[in-house]
Amino acid sequence: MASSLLLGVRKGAWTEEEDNLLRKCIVKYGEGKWNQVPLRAGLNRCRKSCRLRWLNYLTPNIKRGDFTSDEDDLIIRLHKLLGNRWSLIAGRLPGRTANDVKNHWNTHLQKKLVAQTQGTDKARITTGSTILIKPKPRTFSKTTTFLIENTTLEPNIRTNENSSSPKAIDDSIKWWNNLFETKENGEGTTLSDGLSLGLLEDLCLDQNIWEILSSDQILAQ
DNA sequence: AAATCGCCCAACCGCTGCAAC
DNA sequence: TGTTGCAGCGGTTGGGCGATT
Repeated sequence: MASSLLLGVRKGAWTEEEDNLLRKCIVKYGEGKWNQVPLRAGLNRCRKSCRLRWLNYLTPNIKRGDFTSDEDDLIIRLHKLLGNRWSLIAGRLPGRTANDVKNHWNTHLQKKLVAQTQGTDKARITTGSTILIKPKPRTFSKTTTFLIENTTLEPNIRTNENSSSPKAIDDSIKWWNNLFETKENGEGTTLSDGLSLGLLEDLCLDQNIWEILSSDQILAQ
């Protein structure tokens, strides 16, 4: 912080020249090592600013323009499942950034939902409270029994040699297993924590969110 | 034409988790 | 085991810009 003040790190809108410098730097050195980027690129910006600028604006394949109704629908359903996990939601929307999704939600979708709730469909919408599914582990240990024994786990899960205690890891893994595990009981099929499979299917409707949620990328985040 | 208002989005800030030492 | 630094995330802010008065 003090060094930033002393160096007079630039803030505010990025110029085209700065964008070009950052772009060249990433092309040359690749993403990552953000603390080195300002120096490498010759930019008088903090590493956070560089990272954000790249992720939200300069990354190739970023989709510009209005969100489609399909994208809106997917965001709404994922938000109902995941809550404000913008990076996870954005991960399911090719070309959209977490910031885009967050802004779009705050400026459009939230109002849309409020309007819907105040409409004739109010009773149906308000009968169920939001169920948030909060993914627990971000990393897994290579040495856990789960990874050793469960060879069918998707290959690109981030592994981590020195993660927390085996018990904590196992708890996290159980959490994921339970989430995707269905149970038969007298009242029908349910998911863990009393989450009804029927309700989840209702949330997903024609969008195959179930497949999306259980795919490797969401586990790898 | 000028002033005001409201919306939208880019950028910043603060916090958390993880890894290295 | 505690400390430090880095990366990433979500919440919030501020400025640009179009619409309205």
